[in-house]
Amino acid sequence: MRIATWNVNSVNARLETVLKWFEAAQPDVACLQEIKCIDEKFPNDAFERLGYNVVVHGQKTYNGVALLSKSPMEDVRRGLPDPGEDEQARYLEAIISGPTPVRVASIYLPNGNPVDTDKYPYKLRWMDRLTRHARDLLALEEPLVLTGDYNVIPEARDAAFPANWEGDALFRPETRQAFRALKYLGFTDAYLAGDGAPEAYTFWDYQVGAWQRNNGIRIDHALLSPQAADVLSGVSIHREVRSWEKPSDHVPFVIQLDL
DNA sequence: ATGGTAGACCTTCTA
Repeated sequence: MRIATWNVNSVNARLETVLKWFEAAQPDVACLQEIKCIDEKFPNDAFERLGYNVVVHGQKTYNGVALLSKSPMEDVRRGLPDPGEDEQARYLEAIISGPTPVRVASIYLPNGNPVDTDKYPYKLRWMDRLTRHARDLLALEEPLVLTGDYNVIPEARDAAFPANWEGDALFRPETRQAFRALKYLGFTDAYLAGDGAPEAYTFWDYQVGAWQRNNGIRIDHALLSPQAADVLSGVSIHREVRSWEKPSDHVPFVIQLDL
């Protein structure tokens, strides 16, 4: 089973490109982020024609996440527990049915910039809520994949020019510490387990020729429970998609589980 | 050098 994550930066503005990739890559499950539309404006028909079931947690203008799966989905959760005043659509979880069910979450973790505004504490609180929920899910001892745009550069090796990111919300010590706190609950970083080659970025900014200079960062991740890590058989970053016409600033990241 | 690009949507916010 191949499970993909992709921040598409507007599913409707990018639909032609997104469908082109789906037809070529044929993921069994896909987690999309930044769909930038409400549920009613998600292009369900286009994905259903490709054989996918569709679950959407959308929002007007900003954010929004979706799950696409060739097999039916159950136990859908929209949003993290303890939302409080949080109305941003950044978390969507479901069980992918099959001989061995796997629980998959599509995550769009807050960016957090600028760090001297309430956006940064919001990011850290959101990470804390994710970590508490992840702890509960791990206790179920089932195959679990938490994947998406984490907006976290875990280590200096995950940026082409790490010095450029000093002080940025994606690379601040508190951010990296919070990511480690999540991971060290017992997760495996699928990319590091499956390949681990440096200069394996998933995001290149639209600005100042970041793609042309390979000024990238690795911020799209898949964290696996032990039951998922045991069956991990491959990972791939679809880097070439960044060179297509009208690209997202992120590229798809795909993991393969032998389920 | 505080720039540059992209998307939603209505003038500016987010990334």
